[in-house]
Amino acid sequence: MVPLSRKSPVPPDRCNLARAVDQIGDRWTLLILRSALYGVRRFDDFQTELGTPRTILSGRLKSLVDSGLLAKRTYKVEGRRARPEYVLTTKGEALRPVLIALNQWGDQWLESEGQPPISFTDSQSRQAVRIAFVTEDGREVSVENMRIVLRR
Amino acid sequence: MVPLSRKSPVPPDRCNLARAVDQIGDRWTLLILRSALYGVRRFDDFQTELGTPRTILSGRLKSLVDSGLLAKRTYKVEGRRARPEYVLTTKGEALRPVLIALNQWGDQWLESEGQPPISFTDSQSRQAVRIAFVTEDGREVSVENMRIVLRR
DNA sequence: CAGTATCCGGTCTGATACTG
DNA sequence: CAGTATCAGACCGGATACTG
Repeated sequence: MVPLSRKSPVPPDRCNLARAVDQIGDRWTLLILRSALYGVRRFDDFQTELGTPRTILSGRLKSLVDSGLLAKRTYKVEGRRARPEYVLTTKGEALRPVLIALNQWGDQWLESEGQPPISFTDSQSRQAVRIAFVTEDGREVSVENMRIVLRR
Repeated sequence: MVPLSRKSPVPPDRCNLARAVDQIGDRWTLLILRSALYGVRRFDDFQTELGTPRTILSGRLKSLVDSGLLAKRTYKVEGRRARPEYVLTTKGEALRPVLIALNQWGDQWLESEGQPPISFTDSQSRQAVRIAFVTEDGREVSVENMRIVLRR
């Protein structure tokens, strides 16, 4: 357990965690990203699946495009009318490990009946996959062995 | 890239990621958890550091206690008046990897001047630590090699 | 310190409807 | 489909103040 402290080692206004929270730490934003990571791309698909009020969804999608997490593109299938779609950028795709980690936390700590409905495996070994911290050369590090390094 | 799909493979109401978002996917809640993971425990310390309106902070702390992420305890130092404090439970502590992962995402994707103010290393090898997916026996799996497994 | 009370203006939620 | 418009009620954010 971290000892009691009066203040965090990094003040929120210079903390990239706090800044990340400012950018995506919002219920609808996170749910939209969840759907996007599962391949949902269109306005009405987000709306139907999440039940987001259309006004709010419109605003959130704009913010996500502004902050570079989604790209708004036009999707054209021959013989059909062009449609807008919202696709994850590299920056948005980079959140996948974060959301998978949160999913695993939910699997473990939110009581639910039966097995979790979804899990991840290695396509080669077919073993279950979990999130972990590793050194540069790929050795696993337990949370207890992690040290905070402050720059200043 | 995940292919276009009309719907997520798991509907939000049965998805542990969506349920986790319902529980902690809120700006203040996430910021409070950030501070808590850094050892902050007292009402006014949260309030000063985050600038949360006192009314809101009060409510959020109650929710966090209700959902089992924080425990409200009484902290007694001899010769001083007893004080309430909010300490992370095991369930709350289990969110540490999630928030570290989000911190690392912020380090990489939120432009900021200079080096990130904080980073993590292995206390043994002193190497930098990053988040990764591993199999049960600790071998790293790339995101491209991960397969979704649906139960039902 | 650790809250609760109150007030105000703004945003969100939810519902419904309209348009290209 | 993909939005925008509108409206009512709830909750939030920010400020200030009061209490044990």
